[in-house]
Amino acid sequence: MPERVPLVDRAPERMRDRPTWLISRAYARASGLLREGFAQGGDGLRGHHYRLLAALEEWGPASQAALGRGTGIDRSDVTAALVDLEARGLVQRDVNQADRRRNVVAITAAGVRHLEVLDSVVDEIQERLLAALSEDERRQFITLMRRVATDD
Amino acid sequence: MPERVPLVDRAPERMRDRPTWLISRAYARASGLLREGFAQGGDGLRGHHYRLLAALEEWGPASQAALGRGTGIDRSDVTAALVDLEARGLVQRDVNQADRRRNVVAITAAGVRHLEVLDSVVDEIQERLLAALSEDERRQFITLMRRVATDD
DNA sequence: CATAAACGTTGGCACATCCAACGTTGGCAA
DNA sequence: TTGCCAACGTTGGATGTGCCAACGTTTATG
Repeated sequence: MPERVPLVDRAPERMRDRPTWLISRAYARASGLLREGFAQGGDGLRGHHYRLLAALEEWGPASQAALGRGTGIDRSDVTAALVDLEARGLVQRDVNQADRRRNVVAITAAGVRHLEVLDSVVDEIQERLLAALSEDERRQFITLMRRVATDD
Repeated sequence: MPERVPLVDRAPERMRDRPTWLISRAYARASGLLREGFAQGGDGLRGHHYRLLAALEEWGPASQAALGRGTGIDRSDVTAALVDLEARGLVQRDVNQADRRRNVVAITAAGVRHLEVLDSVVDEIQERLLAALSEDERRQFITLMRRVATDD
C-alpha cells in the first residue's frame, strides 16, 4: 500500500476543497521552499530578515517601531531580527540624537548586496511554486489571492 | 498618521504581489479566523483535533499510525491530540488485540455531535474568508489553489 | 532464534506570531 | 517647571504548527 497521494489530498473529504485547508497546504509548501532557499543562499536568515532588509532598501532609514508598523512585524521580533542583521554587517543601528528613544536603522552596502541575492532566491521560489500554472492563471491567482488575503 | 493600510499591503513593494507573501497573509487570516471560531464553539480544540475527528468519522476506526499517514499529521502530534479528544469523551482508544502494538481509535457519539458543530463553524469561516469573491471566482480560486498546494 | 520493522509515546527543536512588562526618553498640560 | 502619559527598544514568555530522534513494546522476517 504505497499510498502515493499528494499531501493536499491526504485529508478527510470534507476538508479537501475547503479554502482554509488549501491555503494551509499552500502555505506549508511555500514556507518549506523558502526555508530551503534561505538555508542555502541565505546565510541563516529567514523571512523576517528579508522583509526588513527590503523595507530598509525601499523606504530608507527608519526607526525600529516604524519598521514594525510598516512591515506588520511585532516590535520585539524586529529587535531580534535586527540584532542578527547587525551582527552580519547588513544593517547599521545608531541612536537618533534628535530623539534618543529611537534608533536609526539603515541598510549597509553589504546589506543591499545580500538583499539582491535573497531577491533572486525568492524569485526562483515563486517560479517553482507556480510551476503548474500558465501565465494567465498566475495573474488570476495573484488577483484572487490579493482579495482573499486582504482583511479590510 | 493613522496609516489605514491592509496588512497585506504593509510590505515592501517587491513583496506585495509575490505569491509566497500573499499566501502567508491569507494563511494568517484563515488561521486567525479558525482560531477565533474554535475558541468560541470548539471547546479549546484546534486544527489537529478537527482533522482527526473528521478522519475517524469518514474512514471509521483506525490505528494512530494510519491516522497520521492519512491526515499528514506526525505520529507524535496524533498522540497528543488524541489524548485531548479522549479526555473530552469524543474518541475512544483501545489496544488492538490482534496486534497489541496498535490502538484502535474510534469516534464516539459525542464526538460525532461535536464534529457537526465544528463543521458548521468551519463552514462559516470559509464564507467569511471568501466574502469578497463571487461564486465563479470562488470556484476559480479553489481550482487554482489545489494546483498550487499540490507538491507532486 | 535473531534481527529488523512498526507502533505509541516522550521530549525536544524551529519558526512565526503575539502579548506583557520594564527602564529610558520625550511631549504636553496643569 | 513639574508631573503625567505616551512612545521607544528590549527582554521574556506563551501559543500553534510542523519535524525529528529516541525509547520500550510488540510483531514480522530472515
